[in-house]
Amino acid sequence: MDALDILKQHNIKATIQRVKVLEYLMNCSIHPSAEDIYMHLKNELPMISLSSVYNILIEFEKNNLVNKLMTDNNTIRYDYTKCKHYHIYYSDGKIEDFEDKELDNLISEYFNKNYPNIVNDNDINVVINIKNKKDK
Amino acid sequence: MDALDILKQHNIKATIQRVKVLEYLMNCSIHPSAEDIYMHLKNELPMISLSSVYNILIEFEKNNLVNKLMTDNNTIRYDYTKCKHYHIYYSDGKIEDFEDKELDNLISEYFNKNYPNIVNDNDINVVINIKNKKDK
DNA sequence: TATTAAATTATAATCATTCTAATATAAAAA
DNA sequence: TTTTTATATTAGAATGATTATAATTTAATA
Repeated sequence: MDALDILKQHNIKATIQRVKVLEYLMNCSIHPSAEDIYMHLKNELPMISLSSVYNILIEFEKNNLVNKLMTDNNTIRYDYTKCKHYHIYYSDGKIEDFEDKELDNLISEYFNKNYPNIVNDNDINVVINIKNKKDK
Repeated sequence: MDALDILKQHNIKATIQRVKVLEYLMNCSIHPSAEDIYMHLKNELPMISLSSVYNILIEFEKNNLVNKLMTDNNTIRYDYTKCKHYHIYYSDGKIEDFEDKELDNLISEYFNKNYPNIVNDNDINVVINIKNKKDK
């Protein structure tokens, strides 16, 4: 499904800015910051403003189209919400998707058995932090 | 071991500010922000400055005495590094420790089996997010 | 007690994010 | 198609957490 359809499906008014932001989020893999998105889109959409990018991301988050990823250096990164996945955070700032159905199941089963009714699957996240060689 | 000994053991000059910050981190369970720590200590240590709290926390982090916890509302919370544990983040801002040796082992074994030499145990974190009833 | 390197402090600066109010626009109505 | 209207975008100001600066103070050693 393309960006335009996704917006319609969520009853989000389809402005060119929103379509472009969503397309970028769907197609890039860098887990961009608001600034990253702004810089990338300025080429093809020179009128876009940083405020709009922020506004759009807030709207997308309300609709569960994106997930905020909090980072050590106080900038928020955005993750397009596709199927269940985790993240690897590298000390140099890179963020990678990490998908592992077997791990999902292992953890789901463990929590269902040991903490039933307290948490559900989507509440639980696995975060992997890796130090790049050069960083201390 | 008390705060003073811990500082000495890490070769960190034992100032009254550092001792008090460390004691508070060791004894409170709220996972305070820098501001929280500053507000709490002002009573018994009126001369302390917010800058010092920040400086001290940076120093503690370098020495692995504390862990930064990144939150949704862009404030950093601090966690005293005791034995391996995870965190439950509530939507109202509360952060709770979550300790479960069986879960540690389950995850360790899984990663050692499936991703040997790529990640080690301390790289892996489990994050639990829970929405309080009142929050949307 | 004197020395000195390091820590603390008040304040200024930074920077990501949010707010504001004016303008523009998508989508529904006429 | 044109008009209408609620909503979105925009530029710029404001906010707020954190970091940097430079002067002063202090812990620990000699």
